[in-house]
Order: sequence, then C-alpha cells, then structure tokens
Amino acid sequence: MVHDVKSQVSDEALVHRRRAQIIAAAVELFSHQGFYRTTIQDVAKKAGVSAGLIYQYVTDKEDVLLLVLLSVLDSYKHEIPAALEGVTDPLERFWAAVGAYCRVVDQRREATVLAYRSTKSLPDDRRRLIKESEIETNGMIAACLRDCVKAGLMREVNVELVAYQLVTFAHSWALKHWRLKELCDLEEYIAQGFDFFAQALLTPKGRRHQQKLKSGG
Amino acid sequence: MVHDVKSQVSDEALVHRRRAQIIAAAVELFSHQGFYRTTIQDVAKKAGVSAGLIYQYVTDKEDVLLLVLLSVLDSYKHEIPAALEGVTDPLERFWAAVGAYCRVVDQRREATVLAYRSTKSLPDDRRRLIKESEIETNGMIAACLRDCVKAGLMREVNVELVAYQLVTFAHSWALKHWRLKELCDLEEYIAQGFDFFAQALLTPKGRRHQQKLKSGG
DNA sequence: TTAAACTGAATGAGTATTCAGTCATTATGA
DNA sequence: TCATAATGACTGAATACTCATTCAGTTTAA
Repeated sequence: MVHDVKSQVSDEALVHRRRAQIIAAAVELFSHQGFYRTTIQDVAKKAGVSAGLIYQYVTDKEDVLLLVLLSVLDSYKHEIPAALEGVTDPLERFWAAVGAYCRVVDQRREATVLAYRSTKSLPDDRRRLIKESEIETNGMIAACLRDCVKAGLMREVNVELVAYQLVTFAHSWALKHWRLKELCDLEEYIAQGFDFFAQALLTPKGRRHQQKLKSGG
Repeated sequence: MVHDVKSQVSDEALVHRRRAQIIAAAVELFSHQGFYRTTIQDVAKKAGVSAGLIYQYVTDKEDVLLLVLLSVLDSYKHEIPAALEGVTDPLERFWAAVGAYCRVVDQRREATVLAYRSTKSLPDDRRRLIKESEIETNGMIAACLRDCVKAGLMREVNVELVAYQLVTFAHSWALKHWRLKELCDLEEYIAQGFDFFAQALLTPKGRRHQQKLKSGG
C-alpha cells in the first residue's frame, strides 16, 4: 500500500528513509496546524530538506497526507497483533486487543485526531485505502469478540457493531482528550471502559471466567 | 453567542435572515467539499448573493465556519429539551434524551461530521465557544444519567464519562456512517445501543423498572 | 565522468478581502 | 406635492497575496 505512492527515486532503502523523514515532519505540522494551513515549504524545512526534494518521493501534497495517514493506521495494525502474541485465552485476548488499541491511540493521539479531520481531504481513490485499512483493524477486534461469543463467554451480540463501539471508545480518548483528561487518566479510562463493556457483554459463564482471570493471573 | 459575530448591518431581523441564508449555503458546501476547498464566492453563489455582501455580515471566512458550527450545536441544544418535554420518569427521560440525540445526529449527519473535521480550523477563542456548547449538551445527558443513579435505577458509574460514551455513540452514527449503514439502519442502531447501555448500566431494580416501561407504556 | 539526488528561486494559478460605485428607499424642505 | 438629498444594502471587478509545483542548475558518490 505504501507502494501505491509513486517516487522518482529508485533506491528503495533511500525512498523508505526519506519518506520516514517527510512523514515525521508532516505528522507534527499537520496535527498542529492542519493540512491546509501547512505548506510544503513548512514540511521541507522541518524535515531538513528542500521543497523540491519532497516531489521526488511523492506526486503531490495529498500524497504526503496519504503517507501520514497510512503510517498511523499501520501502527494500529502492528501493535494489536503484537499484544495478542502468545495469549490464547479468548477473554484475555479480547482485553489485550482493546487495551493495546487504547494505548496506541494515546501514543499517537494527535495523529489519530488528524486522521478524523483529514481523511475527507483525500480524493476518493486514496480515501478508499484508508477505509480498507480501518476495516482491517476493526476486523481484528471483531475476531476477538467472535471468539468470546463462540466460547460462550459473551452474549450473542452484533459483533461488527460492538467492534465499532470498542474502536470508537478508543478513538474518543484522542478526539475528546481536551475534556477527558480533566476527568481521568488513560488507565482509569481503560479500566472504566473494561468494567462497562464487561457488564454489557459477559454471560454468567463469562463473568465467572473473568473472576478467575482477575484472581489467578 | 451568535452575537459574538459582528456585522456591519444594524437591522437585526435582516442580519438574522441573511445569516440564515449564508449558513444554509455554507453548511452544504462545507459538508461536501470541506472548509478550505470552498471559496467565499461558492458560498455567495449558492446563497444567491454577492461575495461582498457576506463581508457585511461576518468579518472573515472563519466567521462563516463559526456560524455554521454554532447552528449545528444549537440544534442539539434545542432538540434534547424538546424530547424531554412532559416526560417525568427518570429512565424514560434518559432514553428519550439519548434517542433524540441520535436522531438529530442522523438528521444533521453531514454537519456533525463537519463539526469534527473543522473545529480545529478555528482560532482558539472561537473554538472555545464550540467546546462550551458541547459541554452544555453533554451536561443534559449527564443530568439524566445522574437522576437514574439517584433513583437507584443505575449503578454508581462515573456519570461524566458515561455521558461521553453516550454522546460518542450518537456521533459515531455520523462519523462512521459510510460503514455502519451497511450493518444496520438508524433504528436498529439505536435499539442495539439501548440494549447495550441497559446491560451495562441498569441495576436489578432498574431492570425491573425497564420491563414495566416496555410492557406497560 | 556521469547519473542520480538534491536545491531553491521562479512561475502561475487560485482566492480572501476590499472598495468604488449602483440602486432602492426614506427623509427633507420649498 | 414633488424635486432633491441622504442613507445604507448591495454588487462584482480589482487587488494583493499565498503557495503548490517546476526546473535549470549544483552537489554527491560510484
């Protein structure tokens, strides 16, 4: 998918390095000033390169935005499977996935907000790439949910919809941070979310299982 | 608050009428093309006035955005109390408020998305107006929640936080409509949300009360 | 030596804002 | 009564400026 963005430069390692440089500068500027208020010259300056150079790695300004957004979504796509590594119990996997999601959102808070603000600034075809990536991430959460339902630990809910609610819960930490940070910190936010979703989703069997996890370890 | 925006024209009724005209055009254009892609000439054309006229009712382009956003938040602020009119039972009031919120979001879906996308495009002082308005609306939901908790119908949750989750649930219908509309329609969305939040929040007493409401009417 | 990477000033398209002037309406005064 | 003036909403072309993008030329490294 990064390969959908065309570059004049052929050396792949160089392309990768330069783009990382450009993305890092752009994330910061776009997050703070927004896409339209940020000029390519700003990005170039912050990245320590010339304006012309950027156009060797990207076809237009919107491509820079696309790269930035894909880099955010990529961090979701990597962190969640990493958090599930080696965990087998369905309920544990579920909490691990949701917790990991919340923590990535926290780490990349400004970029997450940027994604909400700017996705529509992309032309349709590039926007589709973003949506697909989001659906993929959602799918990971949905899969964890489904496993819990299958194991009889959770009620028979509409898995896709609930996955959205979970994702939204995580995103809200970024979107409404200006207010939420006055109400609680990240770990409290996660804890109350867990409590909330547990109440809503767990079957009696699920609840017993949950108790065991809590006490056991 | 609308009065924070200055106009050259003194006739108040005229100001109101003209602004409504400008806002109507701007909501549509901003929603579809975004704030930065929309020119003042576009707005003027759609509103059937000259570009110059707009500047008699507004000091700059950002003021147009502010007026648009305030008009969206105002519709929340009016619809919720309207839905609560004459309802006294705390649980009924709660569902009425949340349901009303979801329906306004649905009616003004594009404008809601616009609010998420564009609030940061405003300078800090004007953005504060928006945030205050949002806190006020949230307060209405929080108050309903608090009454349910006091009446022993709901668990002792962090009312402010849960209010945010409810608001977020409503907003998501707009923000993720591109995906959610494939999973369900608005009424299903609301129904599954009610089920979900009921499970998470109601006490045994609350559950019995809820049953009574459902069957009785 | 030369191809690839890079620079940064120049170009030109796009657009927020202004302002000199028009027009309809209302006040003035003879 | 009816010219004449004053008012203030309104118009839209002109201004002034901001950038995305290009490209002629320079540097780098093999």
